[in-house]
Amino acid sequence: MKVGSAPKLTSKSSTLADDVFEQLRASIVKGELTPGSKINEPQLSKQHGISRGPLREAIRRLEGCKLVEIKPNVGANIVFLDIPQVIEIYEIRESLEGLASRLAALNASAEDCEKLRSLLTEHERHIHSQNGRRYYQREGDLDFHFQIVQLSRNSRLFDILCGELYHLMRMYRVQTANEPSRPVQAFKEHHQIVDAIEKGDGELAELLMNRHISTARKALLARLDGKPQTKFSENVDAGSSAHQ
Amino acid sequence: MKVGSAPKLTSKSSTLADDVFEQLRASIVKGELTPGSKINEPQLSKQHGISRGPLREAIRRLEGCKLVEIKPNVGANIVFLDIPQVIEIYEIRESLEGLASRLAALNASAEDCEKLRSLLTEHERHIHSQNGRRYYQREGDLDFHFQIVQLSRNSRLFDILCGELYHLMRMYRVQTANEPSRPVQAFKEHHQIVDAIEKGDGELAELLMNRHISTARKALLARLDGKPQTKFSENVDAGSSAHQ
DNA sequence: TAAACAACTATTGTTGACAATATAGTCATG
DNA sequence: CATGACTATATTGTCAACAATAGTTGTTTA
Repeated sequence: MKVGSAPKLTSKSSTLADDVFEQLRASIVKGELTPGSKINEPQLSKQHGISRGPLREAIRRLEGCKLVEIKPNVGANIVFLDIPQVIEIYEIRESLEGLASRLAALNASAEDCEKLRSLLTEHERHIHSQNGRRYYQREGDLDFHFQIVQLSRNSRLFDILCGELYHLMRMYRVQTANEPSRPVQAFKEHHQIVDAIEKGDGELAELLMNRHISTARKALLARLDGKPQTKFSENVDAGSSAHQ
Repeated sequence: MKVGSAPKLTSKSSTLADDVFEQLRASIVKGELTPGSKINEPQLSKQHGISRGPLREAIRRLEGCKLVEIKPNVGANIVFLDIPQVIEIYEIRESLEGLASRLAALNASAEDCEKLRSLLTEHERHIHSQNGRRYYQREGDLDFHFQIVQLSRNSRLFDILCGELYHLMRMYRVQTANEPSRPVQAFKEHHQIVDAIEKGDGELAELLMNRHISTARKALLARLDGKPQTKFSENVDAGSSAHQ
């Protein structure tokens, strides 16, 4: 299941600013717009065939998602995520997805759990095929988390996680060419979480999700401690990193 | 109070869009812009003495804070918070401020704790004076939580809570003319949380903060169950409600 | 050579006008 | 009387030009 992009097939009930916002968000997350680089309004507006007005509105929306940083009279830069910032995100995800799992356990119907299972089955197929590796680890993984958040039925929680933090996660993974490094273990943990949700055991689901994300956060922390952290030293290498 | 006139006498290191964004945010939180009402761009731009361009950028920022909702080709409406939505916010606050408290316990210096104490002392003075009642319960309370989040040293956590959720909380309290109803008990709980932070006991601080906020959430939930929830029935009455 | 100053260029900030869309009001019609 | 189509108006969406600011380049001077 695809998380980010809106279809837009029917055409124009939406506005230029909204359209270009989504295009830019996709470009940023994919890394087509280089992290740290400056946004040139005349150039971008020409590329997208629109004027600067709607473009600036789109940029303001990107600012709201924390995908760009705007300095008055200077311009907007694509955000650059270093490890400490990603750790901050993991800390927040740990709390919020724990909450989401607990709520999901209270809300999920039998069909919901069935959908989760089939998603995991799909993942299982991909996990052992080499060419599916990238898909599962990058997209499929966040899709699982996406589903859980949906089941929480807390729309604001959904906005924060799926509208903001997940895009940053994807962006970081592309930035660092990071394939999560423990897919098999993560896959097991996903199943355990669904087990807990299926039983309606919210506390257990929360605990398991906390651990699941915490593991990855700690791996990142270890990686940070291992290196002397000059401000921009750690994000280019494509070394191993934890899943989730 | 006059809404429209912009001061702008001293200088101009910021942009019109940013200035009017802050003014509008303040107006919304204070209730000067009625929840649910529509934003009229020509009118607002005239009131603030700017053109529609920067105004629209400001509105897009407000959208990012979830203070307005924009419908394409229709316009922006001031957001209207009903009880279920506020409960959603409480759920998130519970998780995130628990996290903040845990992190604060790890980071806080002696001076930091001293500042927290003096803030609470300040509150104690106000809590027993009738005219200070409003201040402590509305602003002072969130100030305490604000400080804790700062001590967490997680900048993104700070953004979510203080840049978004707290404004919504203030807005809701103004909307409902809600004075938190158990200031003395809440005051004690605040002290307990500082105790835990002072001892460096992150887990306890988290637990206490969770409970502290959970209490208010449950009170709100009870209020919701007590009434048959027609969609817009519950937000005008100024009845009792829990603190936090 | 290095530092400071000045002019220039490119980019951002802002505006008012125009086009497209939705809403309100009016009138005709069943 | 209600309902539906049509007109008129107001509001939103978009654009291109203008103003203001920052960054750059080149020159001058100690």
